[in-house]
Amino acid sequence: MEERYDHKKVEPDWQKYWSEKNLYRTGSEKSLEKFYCLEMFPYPSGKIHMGHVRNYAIGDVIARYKRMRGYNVLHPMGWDAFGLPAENAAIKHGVHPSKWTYENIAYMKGQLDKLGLSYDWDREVTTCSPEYYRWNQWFFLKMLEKDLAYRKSSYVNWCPSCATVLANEQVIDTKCWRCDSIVVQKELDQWFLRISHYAEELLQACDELTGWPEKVVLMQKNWIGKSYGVEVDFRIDGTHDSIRIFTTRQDTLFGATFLCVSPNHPLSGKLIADKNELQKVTAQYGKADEKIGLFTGRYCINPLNNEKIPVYIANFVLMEYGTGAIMSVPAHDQRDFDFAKKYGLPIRVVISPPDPGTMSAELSRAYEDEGTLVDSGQFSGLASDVAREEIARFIEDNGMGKKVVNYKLRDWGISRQRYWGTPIPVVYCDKCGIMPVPEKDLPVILPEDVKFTGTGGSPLLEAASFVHTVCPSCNGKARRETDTMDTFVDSSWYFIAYCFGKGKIDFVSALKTRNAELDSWMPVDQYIGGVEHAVLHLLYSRFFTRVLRDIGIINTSEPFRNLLTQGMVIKDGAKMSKSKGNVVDPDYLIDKYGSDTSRLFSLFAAPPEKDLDWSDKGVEGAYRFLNRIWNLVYRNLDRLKAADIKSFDSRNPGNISDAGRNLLKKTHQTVKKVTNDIEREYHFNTAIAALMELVNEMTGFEASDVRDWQALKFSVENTLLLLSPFTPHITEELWISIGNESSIAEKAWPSWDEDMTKKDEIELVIQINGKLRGKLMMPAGIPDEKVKELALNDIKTRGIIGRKVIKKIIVVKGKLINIVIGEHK
RNA sequence: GCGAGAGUGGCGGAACUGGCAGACGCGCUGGACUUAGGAUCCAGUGGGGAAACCUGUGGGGGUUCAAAUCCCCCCUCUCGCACCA
Repeated sequence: MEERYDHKKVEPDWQKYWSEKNLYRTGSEKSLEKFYCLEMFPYPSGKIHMGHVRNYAIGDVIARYKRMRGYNVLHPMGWDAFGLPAENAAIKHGVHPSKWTYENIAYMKGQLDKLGLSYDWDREVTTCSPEYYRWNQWFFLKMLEKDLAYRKSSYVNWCPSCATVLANEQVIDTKCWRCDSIVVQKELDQWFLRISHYAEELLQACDELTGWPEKVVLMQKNWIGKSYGVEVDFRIDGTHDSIRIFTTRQDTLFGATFLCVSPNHPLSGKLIADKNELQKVTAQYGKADEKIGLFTGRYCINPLNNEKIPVYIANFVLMEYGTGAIMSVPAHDQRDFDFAKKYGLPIRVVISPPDPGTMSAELSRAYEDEGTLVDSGQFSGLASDVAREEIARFIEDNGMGKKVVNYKLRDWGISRQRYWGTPIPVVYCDKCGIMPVPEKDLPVILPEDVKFTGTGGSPLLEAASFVHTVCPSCNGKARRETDTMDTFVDSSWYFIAYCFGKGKIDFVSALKTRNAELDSWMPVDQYIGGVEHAVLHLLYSRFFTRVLRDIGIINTSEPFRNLLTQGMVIKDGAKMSKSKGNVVDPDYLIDKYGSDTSRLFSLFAAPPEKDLDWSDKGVEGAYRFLNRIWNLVYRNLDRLKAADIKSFDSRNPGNISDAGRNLLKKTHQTVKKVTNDIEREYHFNTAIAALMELVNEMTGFEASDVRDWQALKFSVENTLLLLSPFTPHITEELWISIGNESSIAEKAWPSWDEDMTKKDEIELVIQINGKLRGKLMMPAGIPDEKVKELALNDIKTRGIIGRKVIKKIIVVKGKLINIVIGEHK
């Protein structure tokens, strides 16, 4: 009799149907408002994990919802296909990175299709294909032209035993991942992108990222790390040289009792004669655990008070930030305080706290807050913030230094001494020097025929036909750059690549004649991905978008209008991971319960931005729910099919049973709630809960006449429509089962009637002195006076009030009445 | 250390601008149907109490007719940054 819900039958059929009909191909209707929905593309590691399922389920609901709301939706997917694991696989298992990557892509694409995700595969990008990475190279050339790419010396992780450079993730506990040798730092010439050029703009624009989580915006701001201060020259006593320091606390200048210089500072070699001693400090450079200093025997003159203070070389002073030298004010900086204690240096208080009682004669720690200046010459008595201004001006006026703004943001080093990445399009000519590869010679193809040994550096170094080339300028012998680009370059513009029509990424012509597609699709309206990309990927993408804007390709500055950072998938109290052994395999889940159930559970168990606690029992609950709907429809299939609601007006159903009318109202209420929950922060969990309530209501509903059956059909249809973005397969199936035409994905999102969402009768809460004392049913919209009368006449209320005096009565419309009573009369 | 966020039943989580705490789901208890049930359906389910009622949103104080929600203090956990001068 009844047909049972069999996801294995339903899901593949509909996936085939969607694919054959090309249902999710991006439309070209210019009249519709656009919506660009994007999930962070995956690295093709082999198989998708539950984090992917969650991420893509969220994105798919949004994309499907927006389509039903009448938007022209762009919902693409691709592969972040360059990267280290492919190379590691080559070293360990002898499989070529290309083969490994493309096989993984094929498998994972199959998995995504099995999830029923509504992607426009026509626009798929794969970053390891020459058609894609040629644009990395092209952008690089453009940035060279604009002086946004440059070369400088920098340090890399080096394994002396394998004689190769290691990525940070290949350094395990300061040791090489392959041979356990201690990793050392080695200096190499590398390519950098000048993201610092955009530091100020990237910071300012943070305030416009209103559709981003505040947390992420804050992380970006902190990463850029702007600070205002001054640079001041301290003359080295007995010489004409001076050391320039940077400080943000010029109000404490009179409290400086020594000066610290970075071991990497150009002057440090001059300041200290003993190279061995200097080497000791240099070896500890940047080590957070221990602060060590070395007295140089030299003194500097504080220009503000002409005081002689000792100069130290200190391992904690970073050469990369500020000027590589600092003044030390132990009384007002904890780190300087600790250093002074360690080396027996004087501590001089120059800032007095607002409440001086908090400051004892013998300082136990530095006072770092604001206060009033003391012992600071003509500036004594000023508040710190005022003094900062005054002293900065004094320094500038007297040629002692200048006001400066500093950023923590460093330029982006993109050189990687690896094979599986985009070749950097540069050649080195003995005669002409560094020569960019001419645009017409792009792409510089990554050679396939190379050997992977894991030792002796990048395989590209051994690829003779790749390395040996001719200089584009003098035609003489030249050597190719063998470094490849950081894979973050690939992902910094892929969202723009999707905007080109099918298979036609072409920035050259987009530069010649503005490509309307790009400008019409950008920015991404909704971006969804893990919070682990809160800084790097998102910042690089913001940077690239601006570079492309300035080159003249797009008119967008901010790539992502709204950002949703979904939480992790947790099981047994920890993030799912192979090493913890707590992973749930999506293949298994889809096989056992189907993709609808998998999607439904991951959307129901927690709001998207929170961590999701995995529960096998919870999955079964989701599965049960789908079965309940299925059974509800099939149990009543003939009557539902027979019910004709073409001309049925749910707002005015005519002569209908109370139960039928209530079901219609509940349906309207649910349409409203689900719509609002999706619109408001994508709270899918409560939206699904509302649908469960409606299904429970329908299950308990007993239709007794034609109108009731119409009401039930109306309710079922709306449930299916509302549920279709979450569980697209089962809703398609049931939609046609009750006599409709496919596809439900192409139907309009239902609307509600406000009057139908209002209750006829309300349950009024009676509080006495703020405590719940009873409830009364009364018609909605009843006047306050009448509410008071009914409440006061309520037998129970009267009993409680008794002979006590009524002090006050508060009525909250449609909700409650609070009667405040006092003592006996 | 700095910055951000969160503490609600046995569990995941609800509660829009202060207005019935615990929606929905899981689990649990009882029942029905069954040869059987780990299927399905029905009922119950914060704690205490036979009940009236009392009590309850990390702890303590406050504002208010009314507080999970607002204010102050404290505790715990999670996540980011971590020598940035």
